[in-house]
Amino acid sequence: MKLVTWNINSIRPRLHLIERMVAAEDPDVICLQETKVEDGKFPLEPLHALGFAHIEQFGMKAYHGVAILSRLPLKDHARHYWCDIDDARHQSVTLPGGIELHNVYLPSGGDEPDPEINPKFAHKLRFMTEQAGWWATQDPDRPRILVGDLNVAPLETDVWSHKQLLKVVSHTPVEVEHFGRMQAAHRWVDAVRAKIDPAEPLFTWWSYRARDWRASNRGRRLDHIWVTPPLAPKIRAARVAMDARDWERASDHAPVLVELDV
DNA sequence: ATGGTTGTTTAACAA
Repeated sequence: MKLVTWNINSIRPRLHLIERMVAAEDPDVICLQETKVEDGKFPLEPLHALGFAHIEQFGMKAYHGVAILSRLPLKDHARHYWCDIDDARHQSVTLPGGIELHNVYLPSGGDEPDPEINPKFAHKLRFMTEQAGWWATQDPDRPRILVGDLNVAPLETDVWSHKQLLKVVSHTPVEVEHFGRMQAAHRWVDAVRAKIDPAEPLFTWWSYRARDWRASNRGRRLDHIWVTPPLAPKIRAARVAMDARDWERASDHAPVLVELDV
């Protein structure tokens, strides 16, 4: 099974990107974040036409929104809510073989990395704390996958400059700590770093504001694929499809891919 | 220290 996660930064003006990625990669399952569209206005037909007969959407107007496009049948679609907020950041389905798939768009956290003065940063930390508590109650021996834009770059090699980003939201020690607790709570295995040496710099997001994103290469690894221990031996390959960052009207995030022997 | 770019929705706001 080939699975892609991609923050598409609004699905409606970027359908051509999904078409192009499907032509290049032929994935079985695509998990999207930041679809920025309410469910009634989601472009189902063009995505069905691409071969994704099974689509589960969880959107809202203008902000956030997640969706799962699949060639394989999906069961048990669930929408999950955190921090007592009625937004659209987390959905789950069950894939054939009983594999539970979670698609998450974690709050970005605003600019100021201080929960006392920045409610968005407080929300981000609380979201991870609540997730950690919930995952601790679930059985990690079940086959599960968690993907998404988690808006945290945990390793020093997940950012272009560890030193220069220590006080920048996405790489602060307090975020990395919360992120680590969420990961440890369910013994999640980082499927991408299982295949790509953690010593090697690896990014999935580059700001639109750079004149030349590739030349400056000031990236961060914000998009992740995690699996529970039963699936860890089944990771065949993992990769960031960086070339998509150069496509016309690109998202600021690149697709992240994993191939699992399931 | 500041500004740089996108999308959504229409003057900001979020990222």
